[in-house]
Amino acid sequence: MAEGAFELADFLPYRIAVLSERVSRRLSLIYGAEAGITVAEWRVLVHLARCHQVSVREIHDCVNLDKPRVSRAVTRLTEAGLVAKTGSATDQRLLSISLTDEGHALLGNILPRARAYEDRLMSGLTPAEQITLVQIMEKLHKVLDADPEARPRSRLDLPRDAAE
Amino acid sequence: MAEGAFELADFLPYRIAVLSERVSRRLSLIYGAEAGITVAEWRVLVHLARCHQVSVREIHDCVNLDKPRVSRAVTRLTEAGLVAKTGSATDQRLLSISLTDEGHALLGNILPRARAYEDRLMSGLTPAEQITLVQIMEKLHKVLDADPEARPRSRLDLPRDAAE
DNA sequence: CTGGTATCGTTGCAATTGCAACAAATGTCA
DNA sequence: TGACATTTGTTGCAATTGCAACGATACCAG
Repeated sequence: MAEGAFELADFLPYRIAVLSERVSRRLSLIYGAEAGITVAEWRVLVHLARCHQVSVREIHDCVNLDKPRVSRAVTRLTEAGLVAKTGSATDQRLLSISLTDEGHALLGNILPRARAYEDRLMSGLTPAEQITLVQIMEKLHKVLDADPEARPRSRLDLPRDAAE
Repeated sequence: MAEGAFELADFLPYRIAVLSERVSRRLSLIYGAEAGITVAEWRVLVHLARCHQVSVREIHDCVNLDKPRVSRAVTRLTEAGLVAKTGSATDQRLLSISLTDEGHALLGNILPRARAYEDRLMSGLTPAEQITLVQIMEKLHKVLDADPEARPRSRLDLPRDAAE
């Protein structure tokens, strides 16, 4: 009897994908309409706001984007004047990427709205549920961490707060 | 003090996206390696296993894929012999799409492994957490349902079991 | 030094995506 | 019936993606 009973809509990976797409798409209206920013560019900008001087490689394994995507995002952001690329003094291979004043200004405009959107999402949950959700997602990650076939997590996506 | 404190890794939409990508990518190893099946094709196949005779439009608003993607997925699946396209008798515009025996066979091969993978994921959670996760995701959807800027949900992704 | 290896960022390329336009078929209303 | 709007599936096209290969720089062993 288990044969035909497969319900795509109940399949956990599908459920997560659908929710993720929906949330992402809605969020992209915020930073996309504002300044033609893509997801990759958004992530790069946000990361730069935190780690002021970083290389492509740094960004690459911090924000879940492959190297070419970071490289092209940085190129576009540079052309748009939001980011500055400087060759590292000590290592000619590395780039030193940082936000320009314009980049900071743009981010200062977008970040509050992104936060507000997150709050709006969170407002549908009780504080306890908010915590539970994060814990559960972390547990799912743990399963993937134990799976050699799964792609490893980015460093920054590992849990940091918890006492180990 | 709230200014520089934006942590991408703690940002809920990002968290969901990262988890989703990781799960999807791992899952695609199952149906991808088996038969060069893409996500779109996977969803179409699974949907056909349930709704035996459907049109492109039907699939489109059931499995969260836009029309062109469904159309091309069906084309590829037809070329691969996994799916049959027949013009509807009553309405010349509609297609009647269904699984071939080959399609059934392939799915019979893949579905158990997809299920097993879902079980593996779920095994990281207690039964209570499994239920809670679904409930929380549903609540997040509800927030998006109330947001006119968000893309509406597919029909089949609406909750069905719950007493309203 | 010098040859081999690893790392960094970029580029090529084939495939996929998203959106809009499209032809064909149907429905509607005078 | 006939003009007009709607619906269905497909196609065009520009842009993005993922992966592998590449030149360039740095490291390292002998």
